[in-house]
Amino acid sequence: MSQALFSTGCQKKNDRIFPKIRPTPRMRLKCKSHQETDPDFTSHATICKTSAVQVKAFSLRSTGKKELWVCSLLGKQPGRLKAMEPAFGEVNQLGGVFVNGRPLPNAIRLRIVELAQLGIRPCDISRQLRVSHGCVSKILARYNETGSILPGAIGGSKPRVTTPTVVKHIRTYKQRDPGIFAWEIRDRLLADGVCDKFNLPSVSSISRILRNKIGNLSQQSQYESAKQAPHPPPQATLPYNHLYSYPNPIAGGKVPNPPGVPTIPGHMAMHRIWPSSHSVTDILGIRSITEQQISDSTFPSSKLEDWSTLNRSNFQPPVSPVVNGMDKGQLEQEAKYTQTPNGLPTVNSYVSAPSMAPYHPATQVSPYMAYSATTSGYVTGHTWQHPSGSALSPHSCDLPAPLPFKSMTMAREGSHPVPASAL
DNA sequence: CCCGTGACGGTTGAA
DNA sequence: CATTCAACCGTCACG
Repeated sequence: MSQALFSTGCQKKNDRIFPKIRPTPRMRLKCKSHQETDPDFTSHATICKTSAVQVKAFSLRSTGKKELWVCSLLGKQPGRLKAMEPAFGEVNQLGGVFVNGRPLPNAIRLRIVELAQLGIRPCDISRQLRVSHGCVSKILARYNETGSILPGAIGGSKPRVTTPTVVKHIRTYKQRDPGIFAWEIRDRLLADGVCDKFNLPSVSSISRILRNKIGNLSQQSQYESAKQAPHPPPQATLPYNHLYSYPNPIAGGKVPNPPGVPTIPGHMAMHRIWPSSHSVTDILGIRSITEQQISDSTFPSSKLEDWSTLNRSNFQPPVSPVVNGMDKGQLEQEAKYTQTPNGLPTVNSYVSAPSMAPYHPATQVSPYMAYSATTSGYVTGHTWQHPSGSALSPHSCDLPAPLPFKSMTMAREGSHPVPASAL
C-alpha cells in the first residue's frame, strides 16, 4: 500500500487542503501504542489522502526510518490526528487500553464502583485503572442514579409503538369509519386507552400503517361493507414479533430479552450477571494495583475485528491460578504475542464458553485481559452485555445490593480516605 | 488539581 | 443483502 500511495504524488494538492501538521502528543501516544518502538517523530509528510483519510510518513529520530501511518482528521481540525491502522484496541492518554465504541468490561466497571465505595477519589480511580476520568465519572454517575454498573444497550431501534394491538385497533377504526383521519385514529387510540401518551403512534406512523398494512383492507372493507354487515376484524396476521422490548429503567438502557427469557429488572440483572466471588476483598486483595498496572501495560495483539467477535462470544480469560503463577514477563509476552502468525484469530476465539476448555489457550488476548486476569472469580465467563442475553453470565451471583453513593461520599469526607497507592 | 460536560468518532442492531 | 438510523460507547478537551 505504501509504495502505491507514495507513487500517487498527490502531496502538493493535499498540502493545500491540509496544512502540515506536527504530530501532537496524542498522536505520538497513539502511534506509540501501536508500535513496539518509540516513534520519536522528527518530521512527517503527507503522502496521500482520500476524502477522509490521510497517509503520512513520519521519521523516527532514532533510526531515521520512515514510518507510514494512515490517519484521519478528527473534526477536520488540523493538529488532531488519530491513527487508524493497525486496528488494535486503542490506548488512551493514561495508557489504558480501550476499544472505541465499545463499553468497558463489566469487571472494570465494577472495579470502578468498588474503588469509589472504598473512598478512593474518582481521579485516583481513573489513574489506577487507566480509564479516563470522564468515563469514571459517567459510570459512577450512572451507578448512583440507577444502581447498575451495566452499560446501556447499544444499537437497535426504539421500541416500536405500532404493536399488533395498536394495528388491530387502527384496523378496526378504519373498518368502522373508512373516512377516518389519521389524527382521529390517534385521538381514539388515546381516548380508548389503547395507547398512552408515551407510546402513542405519530400521525405519520398511523398514516403509514393505513397505507402499507390496512390500505387494501380498508378498500376491501368498503366494498364488503356495502354488500354485507360489518363483521369483526380478522385476526391480525401481521409479521410482528410478539415480543417487544422496552427500556429498562434501572439498567438505563433497553435490554431486549430473547424469547423465553423473562425480563428482569436491572438490579436483578446485576445479580444474574455477577458471580458471588467479587467482594471487595476478592477483587482488590487478589493482586495489587501495582502488579496490575504492569500487566495493564501490555498491549493486545488482537485486531479490532477479532475483539469485536470476542465481545459477542463467551470470552473466557485465563483463570487466576494460571495467571498468578505466571511470570509477569511471560504474561506480558503472552499478551503481546499470542496472536497467530497470520493475524487471524484461531477457532478457539469463536468458541463459546461452555465448549471451551477450562484454561483459555491464550490464542486470543483481549485488550482488557490484563484487567480480567486476576478477577476470574467474576470475570470468567464475562462477556459484553448482549441483547440476546447470551452474554450474561449464567452463573448466579450475589453482588451486594447496590450501595448508596452516600457511602462513597462519607468515605471521601472521612478523615482518612484510602490512598490509592495503598491498594 | 478535580470534575462535570459536550463534541467526537466509533460500534451496534433493528428497521 | 446493503443501507439508514438512532441508540450507546469511551476519550478528549474545555471551563
